[in-house]
Amino acid sequence: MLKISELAGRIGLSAHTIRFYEKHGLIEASERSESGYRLYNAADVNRAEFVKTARNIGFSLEDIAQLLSIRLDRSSHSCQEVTDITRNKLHEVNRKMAELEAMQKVLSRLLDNCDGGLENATHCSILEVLDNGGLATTGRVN
Amino acid sequence: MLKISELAGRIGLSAHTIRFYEKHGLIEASERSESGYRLYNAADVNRAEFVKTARNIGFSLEDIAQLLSIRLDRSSHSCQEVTDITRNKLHEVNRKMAELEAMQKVLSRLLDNCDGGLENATHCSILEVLDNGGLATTGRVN
DNA sequence: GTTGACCTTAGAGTTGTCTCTAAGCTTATA
DNA sequence: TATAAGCTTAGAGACAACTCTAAGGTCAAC
Ligand SMILES: [Zn+2]
Ligand SMILES: [Zn+2]
Ligand SMILES: [Zn+2]
Ligand SMILES: [Zn+2]
Repeated sequence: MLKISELAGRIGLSAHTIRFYEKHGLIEASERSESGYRLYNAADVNRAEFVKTARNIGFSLEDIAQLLSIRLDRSSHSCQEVTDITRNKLHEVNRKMAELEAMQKVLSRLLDNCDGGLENATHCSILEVLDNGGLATTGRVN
Repeated sequence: MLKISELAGRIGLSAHTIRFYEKHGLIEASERSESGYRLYNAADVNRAEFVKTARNIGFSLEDIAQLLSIRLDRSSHSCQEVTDITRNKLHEVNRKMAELEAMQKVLSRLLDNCDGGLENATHCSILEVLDNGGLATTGRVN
């Protein structure tokens, strides 16, 4: 039976975070000591590790709550439910990647066009682009 | 001279958001009507458009505040200051992209390994991975 | 028997970017 | 002149995922 900071050290989360996860139903201590300390048994530790792994992958706490409820009673849930959660997450990741890629392109082009020198910014091409509503889609750099 | 909702319609932000930006020093109305309505002149509109363009690109409001202070007095700032802000943003974007790419890979591999069928999740490979601390780095899919 | 590390709780604060509400004044239209 | 649309303010609320605080109880070591 581990105390909270032992669990924390083991899975790499702070005790604060573990209590926070408990409040949100993700982690639980199946026992308490006489003085009220949380005590985690092997199953609790496994569950906490599941949560940590899922969080590392990038699942939201709400996703994790759903995955846990499936894990708790695998036989009354389908693989499809699991893949739905996973696929939704993948789509979300893909959307964000597309956004970031667009930003990356624009930022790179802005940097290509400004020398970044110490002279004053009176004719800075980056400021000009921002003043003119963005990169022209016609006309290209280089 | 535009009123706030006219400016809002013109640049594609809500009046709420414009007031919020004003509170944070990004947009300003250089005049007020007798009754206290905000009135935006051409320079105010240009500034608001600058803000909108920068936000579209993905700059944070704090970045934009810095860019604005350079824009306000270009001759006492250097191109380098502008490229520093831009480069920092690009690095941040690159970091986030790398994180998302890692997530993308893991999620894709999880989906490759589970058929997503309607049978029950007793032996679901995704849950197994989460139970076992993540994808093994040795051993590969396919 | 006292220090100091660890535990408890409820609840507030953080970050960033809005988003909305309430209560009341102004302006335009019919 | 009545009604509706639009404007004002201060301030609250939303979201995710923590992060920390206060005020106090517990436990091991010296
Ligand atoms: Zn299956
Ligand atoms: Zn420049
Ligand atoms: Zn330059
Ligand atoms: Zn499965």
